[in-house]
Amino acid sequence: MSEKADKREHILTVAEELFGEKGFDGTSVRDIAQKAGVNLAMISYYFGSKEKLLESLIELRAGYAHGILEELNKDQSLTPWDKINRLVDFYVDRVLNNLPFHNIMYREATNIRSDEIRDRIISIKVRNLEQITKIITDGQQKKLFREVDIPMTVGTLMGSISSYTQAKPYGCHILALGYDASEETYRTKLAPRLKAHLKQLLRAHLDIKNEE
Amino acid sequence: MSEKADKREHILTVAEELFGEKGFDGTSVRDIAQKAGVNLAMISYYFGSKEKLLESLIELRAGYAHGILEELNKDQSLTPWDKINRLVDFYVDRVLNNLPFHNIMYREATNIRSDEIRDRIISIKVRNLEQITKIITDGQQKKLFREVDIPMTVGTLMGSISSYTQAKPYGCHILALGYDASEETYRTKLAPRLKAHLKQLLRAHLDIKNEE
DNA sequence: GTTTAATTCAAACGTTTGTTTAATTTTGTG
DNA sequence: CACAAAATTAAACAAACGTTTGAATTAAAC
Repeated sequence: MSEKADKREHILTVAEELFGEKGFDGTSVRDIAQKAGVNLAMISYYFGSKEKLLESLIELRAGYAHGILEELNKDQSLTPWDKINRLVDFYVDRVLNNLPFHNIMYREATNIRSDEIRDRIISIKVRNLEQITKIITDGQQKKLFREVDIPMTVGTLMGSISSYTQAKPYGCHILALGYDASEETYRTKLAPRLKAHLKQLLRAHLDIKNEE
Repeated sequence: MSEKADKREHILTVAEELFGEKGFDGTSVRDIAQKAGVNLAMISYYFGSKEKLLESLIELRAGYAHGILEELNKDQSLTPWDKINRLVDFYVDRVLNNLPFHNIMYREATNIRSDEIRDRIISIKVRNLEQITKIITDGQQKKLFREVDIPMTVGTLMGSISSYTQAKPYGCHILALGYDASEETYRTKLAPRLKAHLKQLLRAHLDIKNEE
């Protein structure tokens, strides 16, 4: 068993939770060390700096979606409509099951210090956009989907999810939950509602019968 | 001329820009004082603390949308479809013309310290949701709109916009702009594209002819 | 078992943080 | 002009920040 890799990953997981909850600048290295149960100096020892810890975290988590989207794309047994529905399920589940990381991506993406990280994030987003573009253009060639602004449509998909993951107190109000609802109950109430809405939305948006 | 009110507001404007750019925790009181050209102590003098400065800023900017939505609602000369299109224009323009403040709302809303501010933000969102609900239910009664999940639809509207305002480097890539594009050019390129997309999207989403 | 390297630790480093102080200047009022 | 209130200032405050140090401990290699 690799003790070192375990401890490194443990620190990253703890940092992810704290960054997601209180933001990068709102989280101190001492917070991370204390919650992870390691000595303060270990963070510099393992990662070099707080900034590089964030880079390591992004490197660890990012880029995971691509493989799944590629598989989805290649699956010949699925119709374009099936793929759209699976896409919705996939993204909603993925964001809700990785809430801290997605909060970091959304909050910290604007003012990323390192050009390297910024370019990495962009290239990941562009790659995912390319996969979704393939799904939609395939549907268009099969005369199922109409002409739409694909990058904007992807923004709608991600933005709709984020608008409720980024504002939990408001979301709790909408879902008729108390403000003190646990993350768990919030996710399980939100997920089916978001999925149903997005499927209905994209159904109407993409359907060639709704061409103007 | 009220010099004091001017200076107070000037500090708030500068703070808004910095909070929007670097986040609340990423902005120091000294940053604000320097950029505003006032003495460091003036911020405590005027606002009491950094936290209360943020509260003052939110109090100043928030709640402005409500009056316009109410007017839009009351306007008898507009069809529900007109109202939806105006709603899109209004929100896109409003967000893009107040980018720093909306960045603050989106980034800082999750971890608002003060319960008072949190409740204030929620009540504003709920009031806006009520106005939009009226527009949509009106369209439904007139047999123009179909049944949709209204809170989720509002989330889609706001989230679609935010997904591009929160990630400018990616947005520049999509819009075929250089990464060094000014805020100005980014806004003017993004606005028509977002508006056209959202109008097309909501058109298909709400149209009763697209009932399943 | 000895030696070398990797890991862990308490302590301290120099800055920066938000806020306060107390003296000074400016402003408004009679 | 005189006087009280308000506004502004430089300086200092303690606390928290990210990072480094150098000694102590553990693990690995021979």
